[in-house]
Amino acid sequence: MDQPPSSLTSTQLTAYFAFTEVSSLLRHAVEQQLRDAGNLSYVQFQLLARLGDSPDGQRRMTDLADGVVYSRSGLTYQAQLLEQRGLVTRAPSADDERSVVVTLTEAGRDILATVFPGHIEALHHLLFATLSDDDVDELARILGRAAEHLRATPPRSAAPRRRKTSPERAAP
Amino acid sequence: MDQPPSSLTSTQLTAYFAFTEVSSLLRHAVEQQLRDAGNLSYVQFQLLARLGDSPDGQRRMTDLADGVVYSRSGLTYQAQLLEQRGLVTRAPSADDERSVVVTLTEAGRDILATVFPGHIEALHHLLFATLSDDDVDELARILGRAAEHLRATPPRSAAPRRRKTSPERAAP
DNA sequence: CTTAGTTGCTTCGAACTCGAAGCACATGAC
DNA sequence: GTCATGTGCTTCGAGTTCGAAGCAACTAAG
Repeated sequence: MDQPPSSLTSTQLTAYFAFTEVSSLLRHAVEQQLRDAGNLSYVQFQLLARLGDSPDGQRRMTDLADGVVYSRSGLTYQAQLLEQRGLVTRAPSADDERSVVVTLTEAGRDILATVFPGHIEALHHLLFATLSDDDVDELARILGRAAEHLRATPPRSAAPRRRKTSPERAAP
Repeated sequence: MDQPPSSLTSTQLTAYFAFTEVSSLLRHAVEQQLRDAGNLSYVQFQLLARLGDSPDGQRRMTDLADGVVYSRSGLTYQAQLLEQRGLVTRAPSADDERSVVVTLTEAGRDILATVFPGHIEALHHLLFATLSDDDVDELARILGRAAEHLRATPPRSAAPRRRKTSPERAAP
């Protein structure tokens, strides 16, 4: 293996701190814009956006939760709120009675359409304004790789729920 | 100014999504490590780390809050928890009776020392394992610039607390 | 078919977070 | 000095978050 990494290089530290700082500040700013523009929390926006991304505007709860890195119970709560506001509907899946399929409503699409331009603009102002095209390329490349790695890396030593039968199974 | 940015390039979108995903996943993973290693939340660790960074192990509440992009009231709460655990002390500042100076205790330093190696290692595994030195350089450079920009950019149209002396209200 | 184990979601309780309001000290104008 | 205002922090209430436990439906094994 590599040498035991008991410390980080100065550049790595810089990168890490910058990352966390950008993450926090960007999130705060975006959150405020979403609140102002459509009275949506960041999570709610992410959920709606993810639904809007789907060709039929539908997703299962679990897929939504995984997509936004969110707890199941937290998603249940937010889905209730969105349903109360009429932005989504929830119904058991036909295939699997356990599953709940969340569907974007017209009102949901409207809100999304209302909020999106401001969201884009905020991103421009806050993040991309100071970055060159090359920078963005680099970011996309580097973070894309990191994301892929993180997705593949089990959260910790123990997986939350494991198959027990077959020794190995290809990802569904 | 520029043309109104009503959309993002495909690469920008990729970069943004990758960024948010890395941010979420990394944070979750790190949070778990900190919880396991020292029963610390991410915020608590950040606060202790920030105190540890200070030459005398002291910081004012407000500076701490700003440093970690956190609400004042939230910081009061966390500082209480840390104080109860004996990891920090709080005392009014001599200079300014309003200020509260938070000081890292020996126990606080111990916890930091306990948790740090695992934290570093987690970062290696999760983030830096797949990145080349050049990648890290690029990240540090790009995100450093972005962070600087974000720090300088007012959160949104309104500043939290405005001077009132000047007759004109600042532009909304 | 029956049983056991798995998976999808919700409920519940506890913990955390924020903003608004409040309190106390500080600072400047007069 | 007094008064008005700004600043640092805490308290309070409401809303949000999570994990554990619980329920219902699917699936595999016998």
